[in-house]
Amino acid sequence: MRHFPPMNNNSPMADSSAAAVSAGVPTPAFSPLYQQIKGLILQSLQSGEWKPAESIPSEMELAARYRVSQGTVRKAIDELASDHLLVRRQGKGTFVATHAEDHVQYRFLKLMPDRGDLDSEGPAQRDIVDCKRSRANADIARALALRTGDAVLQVRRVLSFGNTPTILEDLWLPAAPFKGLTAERLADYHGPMYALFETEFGVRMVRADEKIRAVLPDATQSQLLKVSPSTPLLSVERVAYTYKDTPMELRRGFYSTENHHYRNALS
Amino acid sequence: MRHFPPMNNNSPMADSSAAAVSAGVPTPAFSPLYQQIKGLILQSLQSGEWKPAESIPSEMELAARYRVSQGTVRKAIDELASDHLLVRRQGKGTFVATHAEDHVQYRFLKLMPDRGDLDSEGPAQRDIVDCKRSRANADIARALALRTGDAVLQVRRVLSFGNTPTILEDLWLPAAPFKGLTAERLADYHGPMYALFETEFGVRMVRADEKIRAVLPDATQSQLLKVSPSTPLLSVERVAYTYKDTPMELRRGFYSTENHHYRNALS
DNA sequence: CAGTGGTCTAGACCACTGG
DNA sequence: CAGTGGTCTAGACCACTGC
Repeated sequence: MRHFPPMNNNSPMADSSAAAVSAGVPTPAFSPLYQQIKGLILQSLQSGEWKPAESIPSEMELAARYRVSQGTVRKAIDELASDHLLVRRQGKGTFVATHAEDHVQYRFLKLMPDRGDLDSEGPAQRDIVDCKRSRANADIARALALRTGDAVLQVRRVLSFGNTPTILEDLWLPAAPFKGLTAERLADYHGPMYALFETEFGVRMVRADEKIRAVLPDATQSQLLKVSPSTPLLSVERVAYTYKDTPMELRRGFYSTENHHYRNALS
Repeated sequence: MRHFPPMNNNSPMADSSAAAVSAGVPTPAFSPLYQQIKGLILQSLQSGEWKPAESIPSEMELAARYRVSQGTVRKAIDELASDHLLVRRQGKGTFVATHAEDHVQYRFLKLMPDRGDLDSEGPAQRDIVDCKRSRANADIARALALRTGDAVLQVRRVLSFGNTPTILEDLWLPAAPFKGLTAERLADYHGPMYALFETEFGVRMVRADEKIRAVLPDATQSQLLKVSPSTPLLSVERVAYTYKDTPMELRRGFYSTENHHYRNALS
């Protein structure tokens, strides 16, 4: 079970004494031990050895498993926790992060009511407008790292808060990992879509990039959101990634900002 | 120079043996040593003991000064660095972060060209349209933690990239800290405004909150940005804060998203 | 009470920078 | 080469959770 450092001279412990300058080549890149441990933990997350919401082994156990000190696995876990891949809970353990938790329900949704917060508007109402198989055009394919013409699932839905339709979203998903996803399945599920992806398809969204623009709705869009065609909307194009930076979803959202705004913290 | 922990029983070192349960009151709140050190460093930053772009004392020196181990000040500095208040540079030292650096010029500006990056469009052109003294109305006063009627500076400017006007901004600044700021001063300065605030007024912007909406421009706005009145714009309302969460600027920006988008990373 | 994560220390060695 | 931040270890003790 002992891991070995890549191609550089930074192995720890007993073997750290003599190994230094071996080949004459310039040492390629320095990768500290805790980064390697981080990689190993990441692999276990990816492979499903530890599932969302489950606890992972204690720091002591992991230290023994990887033959490093507790401090080293601690630093690895620290980084994974600040990436929101793990969640530490003092006295209880370290857990695999999940989208299926009340207090982080809307982690990727930055829309906020102008007064109060999303919870104060009651549970979001999610209406599936459409869900069909189709083929990726050039744009979709590029975003999802597929080839043009590859099978994708296309979903359209409307999110309403307090009975006011607020978000219209078009989603594209690679068909393969989401085999079996149907309109019924989606309509029957009341909760965050990313939570369903985790439990039903083992796909965990880890990070996302959004590009935001101001646009005018087309006829269909203004109808679905019940706004006039001259009401500008926020266009939010999101690519969401699983582990290893694999794109797994393209989402084009249209947000009504009559009573809401997109909130962003800069630091 | 020795600091003492707040009202709780967590002093380190020699005195950590017997101090535990003293008064019968429930221990108020636990504040680890490194957090206290962080607070002390923050104070020195605030007071101007170490100025932007300068280096702060080495970890060893700080450890001696605060009578704690190097590891403890390290953890304090780590947090300040991840808050972007300090910048660590291996082999050189730890420096006070600044907005006047090439590679972080646009740290708070999330607008990106649809192709390429901001640098590829050449230097931003900043045109001051207006700069005048006025009085805060209720909205402005609330945002800046002032009283209605307090003196404020009001600035209007246009940012152009590659000769295309792209951003129209209205700024409100509390008059007191920015005494002496004039249209000329602004027009003569070519560089990030927050850099000027640092060097000329000792005001360092540390974080900001933005609220984004889609809006239609009024006549003046469409004229200044050279877009038609039916072209939707991104409305970006920012409150920027110095140390201690003191609001120091309210900024209302109108971004043309014809060839640019607001980029945001979710994680 | 045992087990978990959280803090703190002390000391060794490594990688990087600049004179 | 000395000085800086960066890594790693080992061990002690603290705070929190749940049985």
